[in-house]
Amino acid sequence: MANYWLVKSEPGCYSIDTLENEPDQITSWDGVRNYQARNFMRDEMKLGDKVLFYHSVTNPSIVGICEVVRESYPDHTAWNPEDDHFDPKSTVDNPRWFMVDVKFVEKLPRALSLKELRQIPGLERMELLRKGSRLSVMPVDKNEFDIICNLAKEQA
DNA sequence: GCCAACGTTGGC
DNA sequence: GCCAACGTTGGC
Repeated sequence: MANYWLVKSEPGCYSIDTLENEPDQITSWDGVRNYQARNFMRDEMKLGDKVLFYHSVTNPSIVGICEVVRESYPDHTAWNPEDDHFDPKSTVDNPRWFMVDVKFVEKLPRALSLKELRQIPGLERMELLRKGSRLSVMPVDKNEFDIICNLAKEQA
């Protein structure tokens, strides 16, 4: 039974187009430095899980879908002093941060803005729409996922 | 650019 | 273990 997720990224940093244009359309979801988000990736994201791709900050909207193609493994960027997400407390023997690999599935027929999503019955309880929500990896209900996919097909 | 909300850090 | 200070996220 597949689970459903949502990941956030600032498009200026890494966008759905960046993912689509990767050589194999796969990327490691590295750089997450929040324990709750890490726990979802480390403990719960499974092969084949579907993931909504959300652009934050610039035109905040859900723009596409990807899927988990590799389950959690240590985020090696935490070990690299040159990396922006370097964390000296994470070691090879005792890694603190984890990531999964995701693969591009599709862009939605049209992007769904935050503003629009807030008005959709059935999405009221989405973590994404909670005031002050800052989680960058979060679970999504199957119902919510279906509503979003159907909505994107309407008025495409 | 502003600022509310949130997570983390560190003194005590 | 509490909590003030601080840094970051992210909508607007």
